[in-house]
Amino acid sequence: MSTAYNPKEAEKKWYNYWLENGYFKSVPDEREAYTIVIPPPNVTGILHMGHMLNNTIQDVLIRKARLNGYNACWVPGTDHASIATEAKVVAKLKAEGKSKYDLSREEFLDKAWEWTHEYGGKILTQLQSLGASCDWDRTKFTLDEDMYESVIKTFIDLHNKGLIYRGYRMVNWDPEAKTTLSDEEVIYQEKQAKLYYINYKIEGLDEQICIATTRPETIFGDTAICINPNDERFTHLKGKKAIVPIIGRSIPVIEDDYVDIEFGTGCLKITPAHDENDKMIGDKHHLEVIDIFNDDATLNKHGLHYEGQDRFKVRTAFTNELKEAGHLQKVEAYTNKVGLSERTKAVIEPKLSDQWFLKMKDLAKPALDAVLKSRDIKLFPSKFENTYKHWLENVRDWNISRQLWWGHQIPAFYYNDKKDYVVAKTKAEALKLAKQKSGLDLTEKDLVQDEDVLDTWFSSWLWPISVFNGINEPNNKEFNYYYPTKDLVTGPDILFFWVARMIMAGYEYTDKKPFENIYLTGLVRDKKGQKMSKSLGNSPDALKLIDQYSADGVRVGLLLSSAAGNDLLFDEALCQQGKGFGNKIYNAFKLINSWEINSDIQQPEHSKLALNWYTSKFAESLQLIEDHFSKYRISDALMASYKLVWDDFCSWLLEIIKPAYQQPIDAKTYHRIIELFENNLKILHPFMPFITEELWHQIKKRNKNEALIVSDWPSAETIDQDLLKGFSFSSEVISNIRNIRKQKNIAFKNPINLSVINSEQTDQRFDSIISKMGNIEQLTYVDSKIENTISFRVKTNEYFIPIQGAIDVEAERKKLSEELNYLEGFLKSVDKKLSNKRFVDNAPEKVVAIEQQKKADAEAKIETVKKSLESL
RNA sequence: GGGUGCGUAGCUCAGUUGGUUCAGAGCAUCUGGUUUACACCCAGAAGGUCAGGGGUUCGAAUCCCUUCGCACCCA
Repeated sequence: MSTAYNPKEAEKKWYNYWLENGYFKSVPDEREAYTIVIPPPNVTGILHMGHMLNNTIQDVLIRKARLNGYNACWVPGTDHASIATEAKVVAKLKAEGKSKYDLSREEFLDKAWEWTHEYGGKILTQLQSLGASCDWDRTKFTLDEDMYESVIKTFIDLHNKGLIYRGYRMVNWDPEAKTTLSDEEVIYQEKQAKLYYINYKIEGLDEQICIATTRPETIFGDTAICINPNDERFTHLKGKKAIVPIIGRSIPVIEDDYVDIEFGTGCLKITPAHDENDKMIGDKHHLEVIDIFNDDATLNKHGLHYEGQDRFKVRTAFTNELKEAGHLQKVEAYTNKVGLSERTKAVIEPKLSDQWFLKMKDLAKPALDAVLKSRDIKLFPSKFENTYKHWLENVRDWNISRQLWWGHQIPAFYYNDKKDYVVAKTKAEALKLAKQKSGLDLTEKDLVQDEDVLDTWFSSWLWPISVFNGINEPNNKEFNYYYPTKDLVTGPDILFFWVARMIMAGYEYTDKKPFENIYLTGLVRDKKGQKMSKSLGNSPDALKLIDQYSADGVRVGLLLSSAAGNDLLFDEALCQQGKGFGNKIYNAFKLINSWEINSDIQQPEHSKLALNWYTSKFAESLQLIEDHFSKYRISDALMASYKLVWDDFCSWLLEIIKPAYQQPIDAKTYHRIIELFENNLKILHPFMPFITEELWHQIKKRNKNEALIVSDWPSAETIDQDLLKGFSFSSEVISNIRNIRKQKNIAFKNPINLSVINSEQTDQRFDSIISKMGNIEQLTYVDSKIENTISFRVKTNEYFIPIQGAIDVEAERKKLSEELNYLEGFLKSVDKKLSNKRFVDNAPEKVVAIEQQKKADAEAKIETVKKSLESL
């Protein structure tokens, strides 16, 4: 075996081995199912740090479940990402000098599919290099035929239930992508802007009224001036009319206490078509609505001589015109927040348009109850419950339509000059319905399907159901077997628009929760605390990382500092640590493997004892690890395994049983250490699947039914507490010996003698271990202090190591005095507690007993130290 | 502006019901060590006003109030 582990070869080899033998594959059987559905990454996406973290956690959970004997099923897939994909295709067309509108819808969709097949889904292959044990035969895509059908069916159903309606609403319009965005797809950014003060003439009076606005170009759409009814400055203007400058239109002065008297001039221009609040006031006062923009945010005919020009150009030009005409009073610097499209970065234009909405209130209730009342669904960490609650209690209707082509086309068919519509799966069905509804003699030609598609989330909210075809065939065998799923692993940033909605869909369509536990990972940030993103360019290349540190190493590195829900400041050093751990495990095996076995030699006492100790230690750690897993404390589970293997197994156990250089090992010890090592591999497998499988097969040749990935999780053995206590006492003794060796420059290879006053009556079996680990030639039990020695104490036991040459009595005295000082101070604080009547009366018995024990221990130890001091 | 969360060692973070082992872990640092499985190593050490202030309690990193700082979500 070589000195260092070579992961590259092993990782490729074992992933293929797992694939070939179908270990990832799941078919329903008599075992209990353990299902995880992947949060479908964007089909256009490539693997980044967030995916790596998220999918590593899922793989850990699914591999552990597999070892625990569940029928583990991890369903992979991607979503079609309407906006992102369409943007890519549009960009590609643009590069070819074409526009989307040069193509028919069908032609465009062909291009999009072409694009998807060529570039899409790469991320799934990338997940394989991470070791993801998904059942790849189940890979789903939100535009697969059955998935498509599920979405359409759901739309029709919700429409028939009256939950989907059509509304003329203010939406976030992305003028570049020419589509509506959800609130979640808009990023607000602070921008340096200007506040323009503009005068409007009052009709019939020789007076002007001044308004402040950040958007003078919207003046073309003004339909009122609003004042606060309590504002005495403007009382005389009630019922008057104002003249819109340049345009010359006459608009009413209205009153509404929405207006903040303090802000700006206390006067507001109302542009209902282009501002949400203005729309609200407009509705209240029955104002006219004038839309001044085209779809690309150039001005339309209402913009008069600016028709066809961009909104920002018009802002400048129109301001100049106002200035020249004497309407502009002043301009002030002003910081405000501007909404930008997450995808195109274009400034969002609030726009009124026809959209489809889903009523959320009734759907939200069961979702709220499931998490907060019945606790059917658990959130890890639970701190997100507040956020979840807040959002669902203040939920707004969901705008589910998008002005795009790539996606599920809304199954609404218009007729009668678009004045009426019916909702149906096919045009034929729609025709039937339309005829019934209208009584008209229509043909298919009279029907026009809605151009828009549904929000991508409207397909992914069905994901846990639809991947098992549970919408189309609610009683199919697979769906009944795998659903509800077990865990969902995702980021808190999509708690609302994905997780909560899946829960709603779950209860609406299956009467069941879609999953039991939600594990929310943190965001991956760089060392500076910035979120890792493509746009910042601070995300390391995922595949390069794997190449450099091995998949196992990267998995460990990511998990080491990723407590659930807490952001993870990513540092490559963590991957190095992960890789180093792999190397450690490899070398542990290399050592064991190098031993020559001799069945004639007796098992040494220290080996027997140490093996028994590790068995108990393992059982104890296993319990701890299980506890961490049960609370989704994955990084703690890993750290517990890490310490067990590195510290307890390698640093203690192997060092104890290691035969002298080039000496053989007894067969009994050898066979037991192999068993124990195999158990280590089992608990490490979920975290580091590759190296563990590799070593598992190096231990001995195994057939395909004996692979580690499908072996059994170690079962709990009894923990011998006395053994653990005795060992930890002994390790303290060994530590002290090492300290003294270091202080006195006694190299480890030089044996020394040790004498002990065994006041604690410790188990003498451990002497063999102390002797081996301390390189003690002679261990003697004595009754009193030995001259010319240096001493140390563990509890009330006193140990003496003879030293050549003069003993520094002063130094020894100083050391003892310091110990005494500390102990007396400690005793004093314990005494103080115990003499406090209120403590003794109020504290639980157990706590008081502990304090009494501390007192007794301290007193005994003080006696020992005092005696030593006297004898000096 | 409204909401939520956070502040513990140089760094990243645990600390579960207020009570033992409560002030911890890993990394980094420092000291010593290598013909020996691993320098991707071994052994050891140092490092803290638990953000500041106040309160409740026999007892507070933990509960309450407040100030400061940070992050996220919503408008």
